[in-house]
Amino acid sequence: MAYNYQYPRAALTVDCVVFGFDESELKVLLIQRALEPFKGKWALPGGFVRVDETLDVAARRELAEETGLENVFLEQLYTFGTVDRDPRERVVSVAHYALVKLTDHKAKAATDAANAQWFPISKLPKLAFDHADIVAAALARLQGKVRYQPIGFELLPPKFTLSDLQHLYEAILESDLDKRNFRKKVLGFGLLVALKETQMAGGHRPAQLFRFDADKYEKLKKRGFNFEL
Amino acid sequence: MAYNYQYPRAALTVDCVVFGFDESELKVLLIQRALEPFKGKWALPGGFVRVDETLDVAARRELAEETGLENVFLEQLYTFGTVDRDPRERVVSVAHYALVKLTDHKAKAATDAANAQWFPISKLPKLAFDHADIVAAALARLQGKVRYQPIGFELLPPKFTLSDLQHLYEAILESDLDKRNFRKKVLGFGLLVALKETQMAGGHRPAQLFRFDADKYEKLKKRGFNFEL
DNA sequence: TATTGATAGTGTATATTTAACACCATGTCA
DNA sequence: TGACATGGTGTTAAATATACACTATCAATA
Repeated sequence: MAYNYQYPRAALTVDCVVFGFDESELKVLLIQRALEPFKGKWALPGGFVRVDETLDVAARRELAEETGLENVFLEQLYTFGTVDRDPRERVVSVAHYALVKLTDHKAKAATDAANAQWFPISKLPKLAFDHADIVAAALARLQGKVRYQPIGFELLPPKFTLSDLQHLYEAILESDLDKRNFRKKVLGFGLLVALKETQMAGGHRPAQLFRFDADKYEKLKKRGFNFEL
Repeated sequence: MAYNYQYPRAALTVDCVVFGFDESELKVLLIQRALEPFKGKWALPGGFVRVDETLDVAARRELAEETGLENVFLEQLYTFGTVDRDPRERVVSVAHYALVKLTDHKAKAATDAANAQWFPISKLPKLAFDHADIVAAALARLQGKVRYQPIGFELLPPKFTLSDLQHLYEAILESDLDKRNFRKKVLGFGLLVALKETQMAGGHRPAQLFRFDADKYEKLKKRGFNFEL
C-alpha cells in the first residue's frame, strides 16, 4: 500500500491494569484524573507513547511516573482501537497488565502516587473512557493464564504460605479449591522451596513458609514442562 | 497524564497473518512489495489505519484490498512496537491473524491479488520488516488456540471428512494424532453434523462428509462448555 | 473378475489423572 | 485447660487419556 503522510494520525497511548492481592482480595490500582475529560473520575494509569520508546518501555515509564511502581511483571494485553473511545480525538491504546506485590508498593504509595488507590476488583468505581472493558479483558487474561503458568507468585511477597497461595488462586479464579489437592499439585511442580522459617500468625498452628524458585521455573519452562493447575 | 499534541506521533498500521490449509499443509498468504523499503521482498498484507476506522475494520479493509479476501475469521494478535521495526520512521503495527478456506479464495486469487501468493509455513521466504516475528507469534497463537477452541473449521471447506480435520490438526500442531481417539473426541463435542453425502475420492472407500454446527457451538460456548482437544 | 492398493471406519483394555473426602496438630487467648 | 482457629496430611473411586489392529469399500489393473 502507498506510504502516505497526509492522513491525520491516531494518537497512541499505553494503559496498565495493575493487579495486587491483599487480605484475600484481588485489587486493581487506579488513578484519579486531574484533567478533563473525565476529570475527577478514576482511570487506569497510562499515557502517550513517545516516538523513541517501545510499548513496553512506555508502559513501565507511565507506571513509574503515576504510581511509583518499578520492576514489576508486565505483559501486553490487547490493543483498544474503537473510534470514539476518547472524546477528544482518535486515541488507540495498547493495554497492558501488571502483577505487583502489594507489600512492596505500600511503602511508596504515600510519596509517588498520592492520587493512586487500590480497589477490590469486585467493587470498582465507574471508570473513565473504556477502561472498564480493559479491566474485564485483563481479568479474563489473568484467569486464563494462571491456569497454566505459575505467575501468581508475582502477586505474593517473597515468603508466603501455601494457604496464602491457595487464597490467591481462589480470589483470581473466583472459586473454591480443595486444600489437599491444591497442595499436592503445586508442590508437585517442584517450584516451591520450603524455608526454615514459619509464619507466627497467632491463634493457631504456625504455617510453613515457602519461596518461589524462579531459576528452576526458567529451566523447566525451556524444557516445555506443563504447569497446568 | 498530560495531553499533548506537540510530540511527534507514531504511525499506526495493521498487518495480517492469513492462514490457509491445503494438501495437508498449513500455508500463509504473502504479498510481494511493490515499493521501497524492502521492494520485491515478501511481506504480510497490511497498511495504515485511518482515523475513522477501528483496528478490526482497518485489517479487513487492507485484506480485501490486497488479497480480495472478505468475511473471514479475523482476530487481533499482538501489537509490535519496536522503535526501529520500520526503517523510515516510527511505525507501530497491530498484528492480526486470519483463517480462510483456501477453496473459497482460489477463485478470487487471479483477479484481486495478482501479487499475493500462498507459502507453506515451513518454507517461507525471507520476510520484510519484523514480519517473521509476527508469523511466529501467529503460529504460536494458532497452536495454542486450536487446543481449546474449535476454530480449525474456519480453515476447511463447508463439507469435510474426519480425515481432513485430523490432517489439519496434525499440520497445525506438528504432531501425529491417533485416529480413533481423535474421532472419539471431536464427535463427542457434538458439533459435527453427518451429511447424507460421502466424498467420492476414488481409489478407496468413500468417506462420510460432515459440516460444522456453528449455531450449536455458540450455544455451548455461552454455557462455558469445554472444547479442549 | 480377482487381486492389489489406498483410505474409511470401529472398540477395548490399561494407565493416568482428577475429585471427593475427615481427622489430628499446634499455636493463642480467655 | 479448654475453646478456637488454621496447618497439615492419604486414600479411594470416578473419569479421562492412551495405546493398539483389524475389517470395509472403493478404483485401478493384471
